[in-house]
Amino acid sequence: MIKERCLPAGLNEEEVVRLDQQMEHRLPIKKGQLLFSQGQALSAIYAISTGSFKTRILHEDGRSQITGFQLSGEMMGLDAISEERYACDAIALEDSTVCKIDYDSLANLESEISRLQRSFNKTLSAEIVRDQTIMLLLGSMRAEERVAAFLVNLSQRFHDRQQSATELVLKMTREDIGSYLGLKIETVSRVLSRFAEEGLIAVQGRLIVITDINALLSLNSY
Amino acid sequence: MIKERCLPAGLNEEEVVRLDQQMEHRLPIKKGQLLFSQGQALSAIYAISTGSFKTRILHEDGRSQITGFQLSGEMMGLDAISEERYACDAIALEDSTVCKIDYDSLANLESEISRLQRSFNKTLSAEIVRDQTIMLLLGSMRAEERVAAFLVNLSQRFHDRQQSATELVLKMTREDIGSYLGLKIETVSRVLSRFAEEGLIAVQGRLIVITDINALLSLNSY
DNA sequence: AAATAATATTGATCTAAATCAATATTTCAT
DNA sequence: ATGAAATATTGATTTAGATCAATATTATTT
Repeated sequence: MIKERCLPAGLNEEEVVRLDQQMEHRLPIKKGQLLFSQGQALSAIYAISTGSFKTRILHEDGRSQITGFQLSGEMMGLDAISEERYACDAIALEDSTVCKIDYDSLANLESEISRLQRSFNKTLSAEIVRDQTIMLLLGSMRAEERVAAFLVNLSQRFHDRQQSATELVLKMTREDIGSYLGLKIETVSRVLSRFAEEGLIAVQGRLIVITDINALLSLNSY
Repeated sequence: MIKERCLPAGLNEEEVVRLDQQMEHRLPIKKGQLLFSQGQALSAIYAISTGSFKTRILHEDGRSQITGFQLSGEMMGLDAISEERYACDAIALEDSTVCKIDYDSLANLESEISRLQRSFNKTLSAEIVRDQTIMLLLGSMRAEERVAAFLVNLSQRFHDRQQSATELVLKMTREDIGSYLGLKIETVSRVLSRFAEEGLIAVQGRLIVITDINALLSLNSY
């Protein structure tokens, strides 16, 4: 029977039984083994029965960032719901066993889950993926890369909203940007000035004009 | 009518209409105004119609960390689902308007959402809260605070699993810990040695014995 | 059990970003 | 419009943590 902590409370007996039938129990995973890997199509969510795992994001340039350590009872693969592919690698830290919860059966269980709910799941999952990307940024990028990543990301999101992707009117202060990027305000200012000197952008207070997006892109890959 | 990007795709016309009835549209929020604040009971999820926001986590010691900037069409408050209270402050960066989506109506819409699904939502949301806590750690803590936070957190989670909260048998390498905490392996090692010197812990390779949990706690508040 | 590889510790030095400090610019309130 | 407050830039200096380097310890394989 499913262990109590495999899914949070809130289920009645019948639901537990039904859910239990969707699961493969005590699937053994050897130390060092990859449970799922970044980019792989979503097939299941996992709950750890025994043992422990690490989750890791790999960056194109080879850098990697540990995004979490998971212990027994905790779930892995939630970040895959958004794009229907895993956003990280999960690697066993010791010989472990997991419950494998088939995602489609879970999501369509008794047809109770509407498409609305499913889309809500995806929104939640996308937020997890986004946060993990920022963890990668905070954990392993240098100041210039962080600021470049910030500008590129904002440019993309402005573009998605039919706003100019090159003339960014920032609504946030340098202080906010610094706090977001894990940098001090002076460093943000200096990096922006340096980018301006090098002709990548033009800075007029909160208006930033991107003049060489490729140079910014080459500074990161976010 | 609800704007297309207020919720991700995947809804049919009827669902959009139903959802639309659960929402307060174009609620105006003045620049600098707090839409919701950390600790407040969850009442609604918000989607930005126009304008932009920042989300911020406040630490007990007064430090704060920007965890994101949200633009039109993006959602805020997802992190509140887990504990039914908002995990961050949301502050308007300019005069903005939001769609307010009543959480209870959303979650109970036509009784389609089972308690199972609701509990799944909470799991997803808890992951968001956890990631944001790590963002705070990576963005604003010094090496000693990070390592202390790591040990305290692990101790708590071991305790939750009926394992010793003081004798931690680490399954991860120093390299993993370093990557997780945004530190180099040498720094992790040095901080552990320093803690040992000061009598907070005893280190024997991957066995770490916590001898002064209060001192570790006072180094952070995670 | 010995050999090899992987991990971890410790020291010396360097450097990116923080801090301290002064001034400039923008924004807001009257 | 004017003054005050908030925000931003730039320079000089310091410092926490990175890097470089050597050795020690622990795991893994033969």
